[in-house]
Amino acid sequence: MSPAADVPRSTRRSARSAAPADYESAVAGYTAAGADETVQRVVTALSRVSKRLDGFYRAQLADLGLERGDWAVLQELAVSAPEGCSTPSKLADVAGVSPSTMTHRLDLLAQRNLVERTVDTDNRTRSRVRLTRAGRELFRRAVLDADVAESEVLAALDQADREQLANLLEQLLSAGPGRNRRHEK
Amino acid sequence: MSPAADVPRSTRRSARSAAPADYESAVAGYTAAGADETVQRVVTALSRVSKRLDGFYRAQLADLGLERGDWAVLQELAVSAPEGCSTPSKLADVAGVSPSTMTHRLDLLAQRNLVERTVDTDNRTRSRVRLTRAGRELFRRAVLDADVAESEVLAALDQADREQLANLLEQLLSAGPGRNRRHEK
DNA sequence: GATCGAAGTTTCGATATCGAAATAACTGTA
DNA sequence: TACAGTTATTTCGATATCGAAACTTCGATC
Repeated sequence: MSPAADVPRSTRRSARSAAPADYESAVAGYTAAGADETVQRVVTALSRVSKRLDGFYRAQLADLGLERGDWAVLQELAVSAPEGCSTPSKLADVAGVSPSTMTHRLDLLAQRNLVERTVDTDNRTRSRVRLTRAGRELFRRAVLDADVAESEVLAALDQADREQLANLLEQLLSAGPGRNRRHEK
Repeated sequence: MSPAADVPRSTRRSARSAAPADYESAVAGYTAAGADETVQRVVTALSRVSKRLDGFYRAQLADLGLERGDWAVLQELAVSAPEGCSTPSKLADVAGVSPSTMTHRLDLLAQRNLVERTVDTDNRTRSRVRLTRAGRELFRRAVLDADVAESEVLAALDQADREQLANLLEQLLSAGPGRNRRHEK
């Protein structure tokens, strides 16, 4: 049988030698400086894959006239906000930018009629931000476009591998009570 | 082969339900918009872990008077450049910023005596950039600090899981010939 | 050798972002 | 009601980043 006979999942070491040369040397550089090798492999690979994803997103979103930052806002409003509403400070937190930046960003998005701001009648200190119909529509199109890019990035893994990868990453997420030092800024 | 019998590594579904609520709703939001669920689980979890790592890095590096962008430069110079040298355009590419931004950044780093620029005698169009002794020293300290933060993020996984995770991510890296659309901006 | 096009870097004007201060509104206490 | 403290948002000045244009050098062709 071929070497892979009993390892159909391909989570074999074979992958290592196939990694790009600059990746290898990067890991080597870190370990040479005194870091743990496995840790470095994980975080280096993780950040590189993430970077590649970002690149794809940027390209895809650019076609829709959106930038990375705008996307973070639409994303949050469409996905995690209850009733499709959120506030400037929460959005800033999620997007990882300062509140003042979010103010500016929302100004621009409102100009483009993608979001709308209303004062919260319960607490007039607060602003309620939500997607307009046009904003929701744009989000939907962006998700579908992004799904294509994402699938492309994940093309190397079969369904079982993907689930395994998802499980491992979710373990990291759920175990991380350290949270993101404030709003991570 | 009972469901869990041969999977002692905890790469089981159990992890899913433990994931943060906002993560769950984010994934749900994407799939509701028409995206593939497993793909969304992977990319969402991936980007969140990556974001958390970034937060830790920022905090750690701040103690050394470095920002994320400066770190990218030191990193590249210390790690992947042959002979510890590189060029402004290559650095800009790796750091994901424009050449003009890199010019500015290198100005600041040079002021702080962390890098030095010399004209390439072979091709005088080109600049050669490399770390000073102080820069190398700072890199070393930063790597050791970062290793602590990284280990913290990975604390939820045992050694075997980490290797598995590294292998999966490396497969993605090595299979991605799509490259980053130009210098990805 | 002189000239043209290509490549690498830097300069320049416009915009996004930040942190700090200012503003507005709510909460609790007298 | 008035006042102090807290929270949410916006304004403001300074800095980082970008894209386009300018500048310098290299390589090729004549």
